[in-house]
Amino acid sequence: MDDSQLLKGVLDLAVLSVLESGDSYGYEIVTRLREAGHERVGEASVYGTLRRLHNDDHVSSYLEPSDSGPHRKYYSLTTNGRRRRREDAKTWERFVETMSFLLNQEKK
Amino acid sequence: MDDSQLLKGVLDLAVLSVLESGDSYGYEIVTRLREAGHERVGEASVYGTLRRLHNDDHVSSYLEPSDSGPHRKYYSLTTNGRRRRREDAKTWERFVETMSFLLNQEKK
DNA sequence: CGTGCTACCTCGCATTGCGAGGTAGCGAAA
DNA sequence: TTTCGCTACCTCGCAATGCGAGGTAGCACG
Repeated sequence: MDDSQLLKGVLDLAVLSVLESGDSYGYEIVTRLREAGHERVGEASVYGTLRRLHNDDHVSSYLEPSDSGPHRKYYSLTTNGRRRRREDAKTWERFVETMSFLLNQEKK
Repeated sequence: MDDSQLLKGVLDLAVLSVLESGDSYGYEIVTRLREAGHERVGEASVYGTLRRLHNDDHVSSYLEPSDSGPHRKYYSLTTNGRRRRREDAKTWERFVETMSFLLNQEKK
C-alpha cells in the first residue's frame, strides 16, 4: 500500500492542522509533515494543496522577507479554514473507526 | 472533506479485510462495507477493486449458483492477499498515528 | 565561483472512486 | 402475463489529487 494514496483526501486536513498551531509557509509545512511521520510527502503536493486551500478561502497569505534565503509566503487559517478543519477532523475520526471495525472482523 | 477521497488507497485494505472473515462476492462486500460505516461506497469502486486485486493475484475467484438471483462470483484471499492485508494494516496503523499526532498539534 | 541550503513555482502523468448506464435471473404482486 | 423490486454482474469515462521532474532565485561559505 502506498502512502501517497492514503494521503489523498487527508492532506488538506494535515496542512490545516499544521496551520492551527501558527502561520507557516510551504517549505516549513513540508518539513513539519515529514517530521510528524508523513516522510514521503512531496513538495508539489503541499504547494498544490495550499493553492487549493487559498482558492477556496480556507487560508490567506502574506509575504515576509527571510535572512536565510528568498522571501517566504506565509499562510494563515481563515475562519472558513478553521471550521473546515473541525469538520474534516470529525469526518476523519469516523472514518478511522469504520476501518477499525473492519480490520477486526477477522477475529470473529 | 469527501469520504470518497479518503477511501482512495484504503479500499483495497477494506475489501481484503472483509474477505479475511470468509469468501464473499461483490454485491455482498458492498453491503458489508456500507453496514460497517462506509455508507457511500459505490458498487463500481468495489468491482474495480476486485478486478485489480484479482489481476495482482491477491484474490482468486469461482462461480456459485444462487437461489435469489443470478450466479455469484465469489472471491477468496490468496496467500499473497493475506500477506498484503497484514502489511497494509500496519501501514494504515502507522498512518493513523501520524495523523493523530498532527491533529493534536493545536493544543501546544 | 561552485556548492548547498532555503524557498518558491509549473507541467503532466498515474491512480482510483464513482456516477451513469446496461444486462439478467428470480419471485411476488397486479 | 406483465410488471416490479431485489439480487448480481459488468463497462465507460470523468474528476480529483499526490508526485516526479524540472526550473528560478537568494544567501553564505569555502
